[in-house]
Formats: sequence, structure tokens, C-alpha cells
Amino acid sequence: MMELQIANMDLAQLAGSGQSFTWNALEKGRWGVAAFGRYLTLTQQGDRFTLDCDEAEFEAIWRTYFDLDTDYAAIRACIDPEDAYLCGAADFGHGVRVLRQDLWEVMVSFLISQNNNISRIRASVAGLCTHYGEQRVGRDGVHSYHTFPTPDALADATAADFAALGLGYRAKYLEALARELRGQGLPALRRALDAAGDEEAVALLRGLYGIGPKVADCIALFGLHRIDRFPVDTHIRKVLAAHYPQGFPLERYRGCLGILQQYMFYADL
DNA sequence: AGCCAGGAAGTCC
DNA sequence: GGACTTCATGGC
Repeated sequence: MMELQIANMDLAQLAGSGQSFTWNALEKGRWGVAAFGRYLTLTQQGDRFTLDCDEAEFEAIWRTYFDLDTDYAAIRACIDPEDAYLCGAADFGHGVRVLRQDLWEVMVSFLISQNNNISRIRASVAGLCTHYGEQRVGRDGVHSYHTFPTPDALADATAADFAALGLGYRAKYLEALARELRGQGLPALRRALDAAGDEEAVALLRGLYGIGPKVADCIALFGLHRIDRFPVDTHIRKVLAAHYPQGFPLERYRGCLGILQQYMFYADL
């Protein structure tokens, strides 16, 4: 058990922010978070958080996962005070952060996300975990959870299997992705991505079947923490048209574009 | 019935 | 290189 004070973090906002699809609401304000093969439950009262893990696990996994070493107050302070829309969006989503999620989980989740809605993405990801993930018993010894399935765990399934979980026409993309990255495919891709700059990383991702510009940007932002990527989806396109007809000031916000994008996305949800 | 959802591939020219 | 169409599927 750990108690912490964390500024600029709100569990309900993170759970609803559409960047992770493996959070689940438990009883009375408690959230369950599965990541990196672990399962954490936590609660929040204001800026005080209670996590059911020890300090070693917190330092090994969760400090990084919740991006606690990034100063979100400083980023919000950079917002142009004349920009009423962006100030309002950042205020509304004050507890949204860019989580440092597992690369493969992000690849699969956002491959599924295209032309889809968040509730069905969540259901599809849950189906993948229960059907192909590893079942483990939680810290309380009673409740169990499923890890996110590896490429190898998915590679023998077919598009028809994935379609049965509600992936629709995206099922063939996941079939190809899992087979492409099975064995040493994923670590090899990760090495190439880690050695690449932002543009090159996005280009590498776009070389995979089913991954286009928007999904590649989401993978770079959420799976590689390339904080300057600015994914433009249907919501952001709408926001840009409504509030930035002359174009969004990308250069002004170089260095934190992805975080501002999350404020804008969450405000539009 | 048609439109929308964290879009991308295929198919024209 | 663009512009247009197709792709599953459920909710509104």
C-alpha cells in the first residue's frame, strides 16, 4: 500500500480519455489498471492517491506508467493566455496525462481504434485479453485478471477469430500484425523505432498493414512517448475547423504538442 | 434511413 | 499525387 500526492492527475479523466482501454471501474471510486503484466488498483481524494502496491513495484512500473516525472503544470503554463479555447480545454482536462503504455498494447489498441468508437474498442481489447492473454490472480488472492496477449499469443489466431470479438474489417489487420511481429519481430521493430527520429518512426509504423498516419501518430505518442506527435482524428479535425481556421500554432507549442492534443481531444469527447 | 465512431486500403484518373 | 469508394458494426 502506498499513499502519494500527485498534481494534475485525475483517475476518472484518465479512464475516460481514450488512450488506454484496459482501465476498469471497480467499487466506490476505485480503478483497476492492467499494464506491463501487473494489475494495480487505486483511489483518489483530491491530489492524494492510494495505490495497492509496494514501493519497489511503484518505482519499477507505476511511476513511469503515470508519467509522474513530467511537469504538467509547466506545460499548461506555456499555453497562450489569449487562447481562450485551449485554456478552457486544458482546464477542463486538468487531470489528463500522457500515460507511458506498453508499445505492443498501444499498437493493437489503436489499430482497432480506426473508424470505431471507444466503448467497442474497450470491449474488443477486453475480448483479446480474456481469450488470448494470460490469466493471473490479483494481489487479494481472489480476483483474477488477464495480461495483454503477446504477438505470439495472437499469431495463430485468424481474422475470423478476431472478427468474432467485434473487430469487424480490422480483424485482417490484426492477423497480419501479429504474424509480422511474432518471435523476434516485435523486439526488432522496437530497436528500429528507438533508433529513429519522430518522422522516421512514424514512417516505419506506417509500413505495417492497417497503420496509417493517424494510428502511427497515436502509437508514437502513447507507445513511444514521442510527445511532439499531434494525431488528427475526427474530433481534432472538428476542433481545428471550429477554433483554428487559420491553423493550429504547431511551432509555438513544439515540445508538448501531444499533451495539448490530449486536452483538446478530451474536451471534445 | 442515414450518420457517426480516435481511418486506412483500394481504385480510379 | 489527390479524390472517391469500400470496409464491419452498433448506437443514436
